[in-house]
Amino acid sequence: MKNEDEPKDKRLKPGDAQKLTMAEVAKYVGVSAMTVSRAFRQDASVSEETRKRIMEAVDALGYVLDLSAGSLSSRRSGFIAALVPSINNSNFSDTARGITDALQNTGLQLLLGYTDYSAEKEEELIEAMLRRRPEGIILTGGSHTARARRMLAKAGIPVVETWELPENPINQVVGFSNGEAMALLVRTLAGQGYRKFGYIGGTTARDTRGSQRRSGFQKTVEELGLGPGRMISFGVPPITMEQGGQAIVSLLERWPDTEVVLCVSDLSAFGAIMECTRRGMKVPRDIAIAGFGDYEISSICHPRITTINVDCYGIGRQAAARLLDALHTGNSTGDEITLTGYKVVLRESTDRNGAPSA
Amino acid sequence: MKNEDEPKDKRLKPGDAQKLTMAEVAKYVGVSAMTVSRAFRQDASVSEETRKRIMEAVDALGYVLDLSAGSLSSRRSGFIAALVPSINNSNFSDTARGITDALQNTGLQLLLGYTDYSAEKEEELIEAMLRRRPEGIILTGGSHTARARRMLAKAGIPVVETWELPENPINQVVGFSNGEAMALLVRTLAGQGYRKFGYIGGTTARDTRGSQRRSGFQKTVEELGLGPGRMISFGVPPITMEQGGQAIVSLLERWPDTEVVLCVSDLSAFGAIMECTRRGMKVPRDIAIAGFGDYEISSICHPRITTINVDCYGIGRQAAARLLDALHTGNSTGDEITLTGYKVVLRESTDRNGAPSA
DNA sequence: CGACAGGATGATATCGATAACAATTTGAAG
DNA sequence: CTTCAAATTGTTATCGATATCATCCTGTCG
Repeated sequence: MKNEDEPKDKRLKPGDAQKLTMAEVAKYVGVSAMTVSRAFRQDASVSEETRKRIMEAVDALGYVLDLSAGSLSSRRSGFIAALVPSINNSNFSDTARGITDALQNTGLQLLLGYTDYSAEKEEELIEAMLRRRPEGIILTGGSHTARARRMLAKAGIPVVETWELPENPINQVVGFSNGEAMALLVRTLAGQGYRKFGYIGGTTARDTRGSQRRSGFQKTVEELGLGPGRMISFGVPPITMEQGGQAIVSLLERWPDTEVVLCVSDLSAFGAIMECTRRGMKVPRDIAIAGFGDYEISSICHPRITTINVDCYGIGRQAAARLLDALHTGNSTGDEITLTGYKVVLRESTDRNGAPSA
Repeated sequence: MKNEDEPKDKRLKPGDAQKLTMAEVAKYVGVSAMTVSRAFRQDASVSEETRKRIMEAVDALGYVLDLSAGSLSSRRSGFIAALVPSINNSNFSDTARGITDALQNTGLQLLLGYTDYSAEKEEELIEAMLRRRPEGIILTGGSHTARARRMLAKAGIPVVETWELPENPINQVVGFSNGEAMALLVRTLAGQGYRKFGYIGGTTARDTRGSQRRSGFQKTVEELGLGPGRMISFGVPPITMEQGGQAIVSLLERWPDTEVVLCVSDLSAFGAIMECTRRGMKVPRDIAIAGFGDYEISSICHPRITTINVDCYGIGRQAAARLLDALHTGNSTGDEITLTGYKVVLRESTDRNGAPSA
């Protein structure tokens, strides 16, 4: 018989912690292990009285269920994986929170990874995740390596791509067109009379959403007959606040008469605005600046930043909801596309009447 | 005997995806399952030639290792758990990144959870995590429910508490004294001649680090003979940028002659500064404002914000390093305290000479 | 030439729960 | 008093990998 007390030896080997098993709880209560197992789930048929006795024993002994054993047997790992480009970006962490909230009371847990905007890192993470047999997986964007696609196809679990509308969706999609959203912003500002448009974004195509916004900008500026846009590329995505400040300096050196500058995100827009302020330029009097993403900062800072509001949290909730649907109906081949909303939020940083609150 | 082919039926049940097992790979190659298992690990003794054949087969068949089975057998789950108050706060996501980076090439994965600054939610998460048998756990702060403490003690895995110096450490600690750090900031500013100190923080004690900063402020202001501090409590932690703006309004209504205001975090300091700017007050000419945490925004915005720089990333790296040490030596009872650095960063928002860059 | 060390591989039991089915009990209806 | 359905509980096999020990093979050295 094992001794119930802590061993004298305080040394700890990875394996020997928490030796308590379900069978020992069962013996303690005087039932079978199967009954203990049932007591842990609400659906199972165990008499209230037995369950109470078991739960008291669990408490007394300090037993903690071992899901890794259970998931092997039930073939249900009990979690879903989500990969986001950066954990340090409140847009994506809002999405993560949406997923977590949608998973409440489903018995599913979120396993989060971040790819640093790299498809190679994404591939590695997908493999690492699949080794733990998630019941579904949520990805950001539609750009994946060939091997990643193969692994996902083989895994046979529902996949949801988010935050954009991929050309070749793997499975389900919850997102919006970044190009269209940026185009809408261009059209709105053009409608206010702006003519000379500049754009600030990162240097590479790693950030596919950034690239889509950029081409949405360029295409629309040309469609409206406003000549080729004045584009500055600066820094490796994700472009920081500081890089936004440096980029606007380059842009204004090259095209001093620019009237309005659109930025790939609010963060770079904020950096740009602060740099202008620091150099004695007034926004929007001397130059108008807009962002993308409607981060908290944009409604707080001075001047407040015109931007595209994206339903980040909703993307997370809906992605998780689609996944739960697929798991519930057992249908993983429904290649549905769920469009999420976005809207232009006009604020002080592009106001035609100069600083309105001053 | 099982049928090797995919079923005709495209419907997907949780269990029947990815039917491929190690044994099937083994049969395909003409070796035993054990040899395949060895091929997946670098230490094991398998001839290079056999390993190569196995890996080719793995590629060809699209086999993905199943860690949940392996961890049951080896009694090593292969991950460590970390709980942070909020995923949406760049200080904590820097810590998470530090942990992830330190875990590179250790074969350990990070399982992240967030507690929303609630000890009850933390307790739930700890239980959820322990059910997956993490090899170690990293917590934020030293405030836990009694049951959480019991579960952790019973689990017999190394625990690292971070971001503060708990009075009753469970095991290891990696952090700093939030009270001392705030005290240092008060003393520094008092040394510059400031006399009438205000403070902005959240309303409840949920955020223990916030409470420690608050009492560090109060104690130091009194020690310096600067009378009781002017304290405004506003909003439930984590206090937002917007609440920072509202709080400064209350504070100035009540104590219009306040010279300098310290905020529980840079985010509320930023909100306060923007609100002042919007109301036509100049920072620091009319009032000086400082924050805590040295968020990216504080070195970018105008005026730049005086703050305490905390080694968030280093906290994560060191916490993970301590955990790896403990796992390696097998000693979980080393109740060591690792102090991490912090420093005052003086910037424009508290400059005695008014706006220096203008 | 025999013996033995050491590398490579295989066979079997096992990790700790759950699925599937069997057995038992209880209670209501006939 | 039987009978049968429903509720409750137990038994056994199993999930897919790995620990452990056994076996086989090769080459070297006295």
